[in-house]
Amino acid sequence: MAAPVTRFAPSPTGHLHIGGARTAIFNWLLARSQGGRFILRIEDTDRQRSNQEMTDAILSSMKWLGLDWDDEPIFQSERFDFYNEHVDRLLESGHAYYCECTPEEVEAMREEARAKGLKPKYNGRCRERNLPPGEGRVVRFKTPLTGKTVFNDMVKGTIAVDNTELDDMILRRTDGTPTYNLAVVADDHAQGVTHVLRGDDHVNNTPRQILLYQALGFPLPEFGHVPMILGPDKKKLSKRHGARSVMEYEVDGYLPEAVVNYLVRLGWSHGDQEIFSREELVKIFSVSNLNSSAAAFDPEKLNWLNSHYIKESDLDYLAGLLAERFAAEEGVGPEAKDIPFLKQVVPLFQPRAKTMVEMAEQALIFVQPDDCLSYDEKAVEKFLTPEAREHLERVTALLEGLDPFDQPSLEAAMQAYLDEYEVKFKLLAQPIRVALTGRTFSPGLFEMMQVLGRDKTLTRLRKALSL
RNA sequence: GUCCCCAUCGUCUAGCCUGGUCCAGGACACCGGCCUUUCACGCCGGCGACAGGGGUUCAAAUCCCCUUGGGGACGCCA
Repeated sequence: MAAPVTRFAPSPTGHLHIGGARTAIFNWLLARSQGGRFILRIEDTDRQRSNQEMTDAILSSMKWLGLDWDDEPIFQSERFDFYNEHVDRLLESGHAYYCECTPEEVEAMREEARAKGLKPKYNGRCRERNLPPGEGRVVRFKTPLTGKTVFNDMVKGTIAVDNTELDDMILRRTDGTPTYNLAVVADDHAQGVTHVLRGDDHVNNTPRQILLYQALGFPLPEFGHVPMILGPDKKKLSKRHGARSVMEYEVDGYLPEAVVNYLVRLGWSHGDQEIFSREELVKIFSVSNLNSSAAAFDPEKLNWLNSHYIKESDLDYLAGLLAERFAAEEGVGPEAKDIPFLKQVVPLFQPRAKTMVEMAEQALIFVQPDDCLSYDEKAVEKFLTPEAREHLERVTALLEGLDPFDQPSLEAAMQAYLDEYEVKFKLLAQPIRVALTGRTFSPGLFEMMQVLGRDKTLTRLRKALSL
């Protein structure tokens, strides 16, 4: 089999949504898994609703997801002449005709059909009138009146539609611009697209497009329609379901690896496997494992994957991301951009952060100047008791002379203290934690002390004692 | 309304094509336990589904039909 050519063809009327992202991923995977090509086409024929800003946003989301494309993206808005040549060919071959019906008249036809309990359609009034071109006239496709259009969908199997269900769609508007179905067919053919994998919402367009391919004498590509993504409530995904564009997931602290893994697993599977690296996906991806039923988006599972990738990712990567987060933070010390230091901090939070936002929030105490620490009042009241303070005083003194100031010796010193005073560590742990972080939950005490270093550790202990 | 598509634990899914190994497996979430200096992580265990009804068959989650439910489409949007 020849190497496949797939494409992703977003309309730049909004950000890249997770649904679109998943479609893009599948197309990318289909191409990359078979040494094919993956191309991008910006469907901006509707100039009113399209703009460059959105195009840039979509491309940057694609990059963030790690979906690289071949060639420069093409813009449909720059190819009107090309599409119109196709319309002219169809006109010449008798597959299309001019129609002078106004939108109002067509709407009346549809209303009439609806009233009879039929599918609302254009009734073909100008179909046989042989109208010449003229002001206010559109070009319509002469859809066959009989027969069925059948195709074998890569994910759904055989789909058949009676041609009578289709009406004579507009190919060229009164203003001379081409419509979606025509442009898609012209481009997919011209770009050599072999596999059209797209959202479910396009199944109904497929028979129309197949008819156009046939009328134009083009060979048919393979078609595949992936089900839509539903909200957690099984309803159509909408704003009230929270973040929906991949950009939002980026700002919310999700790793692209997690988003890709999650999305790919939504509607596609490989046995019981849940975790897939990009490289592995490229190796094992197959459209035959695509699911044909709609899937609900589950933020909890995304969170699980994200924390998994946070645990797995390497320190340089995470430290870099953390530095970026801190850069937007007020009142942080120079440590906030100190990558080697951050690389010591990150491991403490890898097992406890679900997102990078959480990690930045929890790790903040490491880059805040000692006097900027904010203490949880209730925690101070509850744990910095007179008795605890006595111990803290002595522990502070003990740590002053400790060398080396690392986890093993800190632990040993503490154990010695515990033995001497016959107290349980449980009694001291929370007071120390509150003194060091201002909070009641944090990573392990000794690992934190080691990362903080002697000076900061002592400063914070003393500060807490003075509260 | 008409047409198209879909239907396994709460959710994502395996199994379905090529019926028996499935009184249905995994994962997320949830619950319980263990670990433990807090919060987490981790480990162990538990709860939990073949939408309903008819067929076909010795045998159906798997094949067929109907019903119900859900989604999509029906634009001079894409």
